[in-house]
Amino acid sequence: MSSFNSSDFKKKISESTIHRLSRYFRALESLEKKGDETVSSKELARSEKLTPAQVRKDLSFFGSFGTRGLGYPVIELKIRISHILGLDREWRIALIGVGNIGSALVSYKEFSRQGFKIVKLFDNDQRKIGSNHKGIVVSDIKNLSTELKDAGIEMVVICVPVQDAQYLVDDVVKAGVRAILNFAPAVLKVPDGVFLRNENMSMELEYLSYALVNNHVQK
Amino acid sequence: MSSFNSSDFKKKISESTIHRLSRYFRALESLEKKGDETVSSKELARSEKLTPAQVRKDLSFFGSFGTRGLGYPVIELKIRISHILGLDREWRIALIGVGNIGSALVSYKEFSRQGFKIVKLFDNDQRKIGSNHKGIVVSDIKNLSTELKDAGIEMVVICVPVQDAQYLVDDVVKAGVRAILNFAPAVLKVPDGVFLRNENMSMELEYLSYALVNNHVQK
DNA sequence: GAATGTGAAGGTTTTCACAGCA
DNA sequence: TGCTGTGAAAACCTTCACATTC
Repeated sequence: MSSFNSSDFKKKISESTIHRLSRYFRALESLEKKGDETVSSKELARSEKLTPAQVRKDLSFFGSFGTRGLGYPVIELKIRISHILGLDREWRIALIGVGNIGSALVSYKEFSRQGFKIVKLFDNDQRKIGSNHKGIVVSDIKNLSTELKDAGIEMVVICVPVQDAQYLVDDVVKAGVRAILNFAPAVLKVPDGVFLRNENMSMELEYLSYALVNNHVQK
Repeated sequence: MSSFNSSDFKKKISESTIHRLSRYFRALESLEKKGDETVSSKELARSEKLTPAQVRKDLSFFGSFGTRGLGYPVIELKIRISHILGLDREWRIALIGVGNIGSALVSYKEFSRQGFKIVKLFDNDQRKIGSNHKGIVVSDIKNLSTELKDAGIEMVVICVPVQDAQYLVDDVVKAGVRAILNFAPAVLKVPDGVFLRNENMSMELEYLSYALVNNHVQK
C-alpha cells in the first residue's frame, strides 16, 4: 500500500487483544448475571489471570469506556465489546462434514448462545444426506454453491477429512463466503479478503505432552 | 526460584515455537509419505506459511539438525521433533463428561494417531454410566480418584458444563494428574506444577466475526 | 482517594543478514 | 553454490508509572 487516507487507516489490533476481548465479554456476562454494576480493570484482570494494565490497554484501542475512580459499567462495556466483536447480531453458518466432530458442533450450545446459528449442513455420504440433525436436514455437497447463496450463509465450518478440505474451501470461496473455520489438520489456501482460522484440537494435547516431558515451568 | 545450576537451567521456549513444532511435525509426516528425503527451511516455511528464518530459529533452540547446503533430513527431523514433543510414546488419557463434544473426541482419529489414547471415560449421568463408547465403558465420576490412579492416567480431558469444571479439576489434581485439557469455557485454577490448557472453540468464530465486521486486513 | 487512559520503558518474538560449512 | 545456524536489528506486545478525571 503506497498511500492511505484517514478513512481507511486503522491501527492494527493484535490477535491476542481480540481473543482477550472474547474473554472479557464472557467475564462481563457472568458479572451481569451476578448483578454487579461496575467492574475495575483490576477485578477483570484477576478473573482472567491478566494484569490490570493489559485490560485497560486492550480496551483503550477501541475507546474510553470507563470512569476514573470508578471503573467500567458492566452492562455498557459488555454491549460495546459485543459490538466490536460483531456478537450483537446473528451469523448464518453452514457446516460441512457431519462426522464425529461436525455433529457434535451442531449441538454445541455455546455457538448458538453467542449468535452463531448453524442453519445448513452438508455431506457427501449418501447415508447422511437427508438425515436430520437438530432439525436441520443434511444436504448433498453437490448443491453446495447454490444452497450457500440461497441460504445467505456468511461463515462456513469445515469438518471434513484432511484430503477433502482444500477443494471444499475453494468451492466455498467461489460461492462468496468470506469467513471459514477449519477443523481439518491441513494448511489451506484462501485468496486475499477471505478470513480463515484453524482449530487444531491436537495442538494443545501436544503442548501438554511437551510440558510433561520437559517438565516445563508454567508461566 | 532463587538459584539454579547448569542441569536445571533451560532457556524458556515460547509457546508459539512449540505450536509451530507441532505443525512442522505434521508437515514432515506428509513429506515422508511423499518419499522426500530432505527438506529446506524454505520449503517447510512455504508449506506452513511462515518464513524460512522462523523455521531455522525454532529448530535451533533444540539443536543443529540440518546440513548446510542441503537442508534437513526428513525422517530424522521428524523423529527429533516427535521426541522433543513427547510424541514418541503413548499417553494414557481419561475424558470426563461424555456429552456432545466428549463423545466426539472419543472417536477422534487424530488423537489416537498421535499416541493420545483415551482409555477411561467418566460421567455423572446415571443413563450414561455403564454405556459403551468405542469399547470403553463409562465409569461413575464418584470413583474418579481411585480409577485415575489404577489406570495410570497421565492426562485428563475435561468436557463438562462450566459450573462443574473447577471442582472436577480439583479432584483430578488431587489424584496426581499433572496435565489437563479443558473444553469448558471457564478460567480454572490449578496449583504450580500442573499444566492446564484451554480449548475454546467459540473464540475462533468470534475472531471471524470481528474480522468480517471490521473488514480486518488479514496478515 | 480511586481507578482510568496512555506515552514511554521493558521484554519478547520475528526477521534480517551474513559467516560458516557441505 | 546452496542452505544452515545465529548474533543483531526490527517489530511487536506487555507492563510501568503517572497525569488526569470523577
